Amino acid sequence: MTTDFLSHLNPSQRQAVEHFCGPLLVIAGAGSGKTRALTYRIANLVLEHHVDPENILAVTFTNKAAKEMKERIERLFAEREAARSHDKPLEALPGHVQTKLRSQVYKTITKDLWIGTFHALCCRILRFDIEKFQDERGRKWTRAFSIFDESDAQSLVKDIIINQLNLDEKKFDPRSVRYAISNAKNKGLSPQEYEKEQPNFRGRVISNVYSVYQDKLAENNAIDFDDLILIPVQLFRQNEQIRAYWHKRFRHILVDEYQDTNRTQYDLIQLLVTNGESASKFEDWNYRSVFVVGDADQSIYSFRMADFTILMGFQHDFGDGLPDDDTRTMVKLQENYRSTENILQLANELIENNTERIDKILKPTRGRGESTFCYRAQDEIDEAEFVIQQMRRLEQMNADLHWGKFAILYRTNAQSRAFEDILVRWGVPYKIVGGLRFYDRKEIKDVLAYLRAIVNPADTLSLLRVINTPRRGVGKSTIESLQKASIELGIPLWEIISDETSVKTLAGRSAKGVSAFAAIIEKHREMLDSVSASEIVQGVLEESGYVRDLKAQGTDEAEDRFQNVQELYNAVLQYEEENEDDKSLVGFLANASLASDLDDTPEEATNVSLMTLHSSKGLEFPIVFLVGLEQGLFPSYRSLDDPAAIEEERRLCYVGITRAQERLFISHARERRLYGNREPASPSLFLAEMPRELMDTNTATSLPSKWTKSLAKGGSQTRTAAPVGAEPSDDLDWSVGDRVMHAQFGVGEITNVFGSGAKATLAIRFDGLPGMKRKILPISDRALQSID
DNA sequence: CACAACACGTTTTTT
DNA sequence: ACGTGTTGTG
Repeated sequence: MTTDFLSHLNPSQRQAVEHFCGPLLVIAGAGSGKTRALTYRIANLVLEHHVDPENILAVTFTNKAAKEMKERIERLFAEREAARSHDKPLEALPGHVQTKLRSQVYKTITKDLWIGTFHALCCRILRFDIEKFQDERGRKWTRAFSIFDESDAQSLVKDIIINQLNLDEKKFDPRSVRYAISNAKNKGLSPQEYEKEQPNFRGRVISNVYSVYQDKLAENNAIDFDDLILIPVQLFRQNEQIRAYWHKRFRHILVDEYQDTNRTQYDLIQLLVTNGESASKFEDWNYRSVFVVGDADQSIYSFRMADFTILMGFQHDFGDGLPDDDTRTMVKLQENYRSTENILQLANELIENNTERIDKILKPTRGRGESTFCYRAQDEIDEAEFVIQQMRRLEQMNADLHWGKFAILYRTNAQSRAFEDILVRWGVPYKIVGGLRFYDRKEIKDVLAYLRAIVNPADTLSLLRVINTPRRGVGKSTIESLQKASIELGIPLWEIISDETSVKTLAGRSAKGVSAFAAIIEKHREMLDSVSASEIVQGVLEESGYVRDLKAQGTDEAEDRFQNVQELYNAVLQYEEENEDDKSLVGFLANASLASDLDDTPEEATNVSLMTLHSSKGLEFPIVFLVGLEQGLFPSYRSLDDPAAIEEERRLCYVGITRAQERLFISHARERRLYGNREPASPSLFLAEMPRELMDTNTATSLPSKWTKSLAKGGSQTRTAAPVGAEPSDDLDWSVGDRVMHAQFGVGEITNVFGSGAKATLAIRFDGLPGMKRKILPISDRALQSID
């Protein structure tokens, strides 16, 4: 039986899955079946090595990935169980038997596996142990802690800068200060340590804001997303018993998307694995493993402190550090099951231009496929028109294609506009993936604030958010006098609000409203231990008057909000169904704070997907349009002067290309509307790095006949390309195809011209440089001369 | 205390 | 261009 299920794997996958104890780094290329490796490995640990599911910890970065992993493991076990007890494949069994098998698998195996995001897992640990923690300044929290989201954190920092420390908002922009604090936390630095690292005025001030920020969090019995990881790390460092408990518990640790870990997350994993010993000295690998899966080439989140050098350092930290061919602690999954050979070759060649990476190529397992088509558009409207014509043409030509199989990927959200307009015009159904999140909506945050205030009396921020929502006649001045009393007496705001006499003396005419509000919170707080989450939510929605108020407004917008509140109630019900053992409001709130979004509705699977390249990671589509490949847009202008940033943009491009299964279209425009005005645009550096022979284009550098032929069927909407002579060559000394001589690099040919005028840059392929490598040089480079 | 005019910034985003 | 957040007025 066991051998049978391992036969679904290729040799390297099998090597990864069968690895039992010790460290292992799995370099998993795009589309190489890494989720398969992860899930089969967990199954193998349980079935073959009889590991207790309780001893397995699997960490992911998104809830979606965690959910998918859980489902696939459950199915794996259910399939095996079906074959064993019924001698049939799972799908061949009647529905109720399948359900029974699944619930049996859940009860005996998957329920005890810890599979989740770093944040969800740490949240679980903290619900056990946070009361045993005290930070370096003696701050403490209780298990009823609130989790402040990014906007809560933002407004807290802003309040500190303006009201507490009276700093100049211009000099200390709350957003960048908040970013600095978050970065400090992600590196595991306390305010004091941060100050040591930034020994200047700005560093001192930020350290101060950071310290007051932590005071405020503690006052509110709240922590932010960064603390969710950082506090367990600090707790494990200061408390040997707690550390030893979790170290003993999680004997087999798996980490997905390891290239996305930051320093603190790495520290957490290391503490759990080695029980605090240094990683390279740790030797007690009996019945213990750490198994990390990642791909440095898909690291696209350094702007939020992800550090792919952690992945590159795994061999040194935990592994044997031997060369790739001899090592027993690294496996590369390079067979790609997703894309055609043409697409893979393009991706491989592009990423070769990066210097910081682990050598790896994606090996094709499918046919050669069709060439990638690169379209040069006049502007963003023309680009959108090209995309829709191609989609319409392909959809008509192929019976098995429907709109759900197309994706349009762009660098910035603003680019979606032109595509949305045209999709609406042609009546093509589409969905925007990502974008505004459900739990970020005002009405949802309002309701959650009620719930948080009920669970956590110290959560003053939430209390203030809804004390006058809906209107209860509690105005700014009333709130101010209540807050002032709270500060002067040194007691939480809730103590004031819930005390009738205090309210009467402080709130004057508003006293009635304040007391009514306090009564609602109090009443539901008393119900916490005896009543399920949904009942409390229902009670709050009715008695707070929130729903009544929305309905009274009678606008379309209010109706929308009401629908969303209804959705939230549904989410509570769904939570209760999925968490039979913990139907509490506390459980739901943790879940809601850490959830990015509600699940897609299934009908949307038939829509064209529009999303940023970042959102596309982990997804795949038969047909992909990679749009806006223009210098300054993609790569972004913020990365142009930083080689490391350019490499990250290149990885982003690599991610985009490797989303495509069958066909890839790339496009760029000659001019584009940006912040209201038209701006000229030049082709992206990445286009110059893509091999010509793998692409068809509508530009004169390749055969135009090919292009006209392939578009002819699509109708007359597409414009003809301007002849190449119309390049802005009149104000340039150089144009594509010119032979040049460079003092340092020798003879070469110009392959691309970026920008125009004095600040233009040239891409030159020098004959003397190995591997068709190009150099990007400023047009002002004196060492460059023309040769004919 | 509410609404309207105005200034501002604008890569990517999960938890 | 456009949405957000802050200021000013009735």
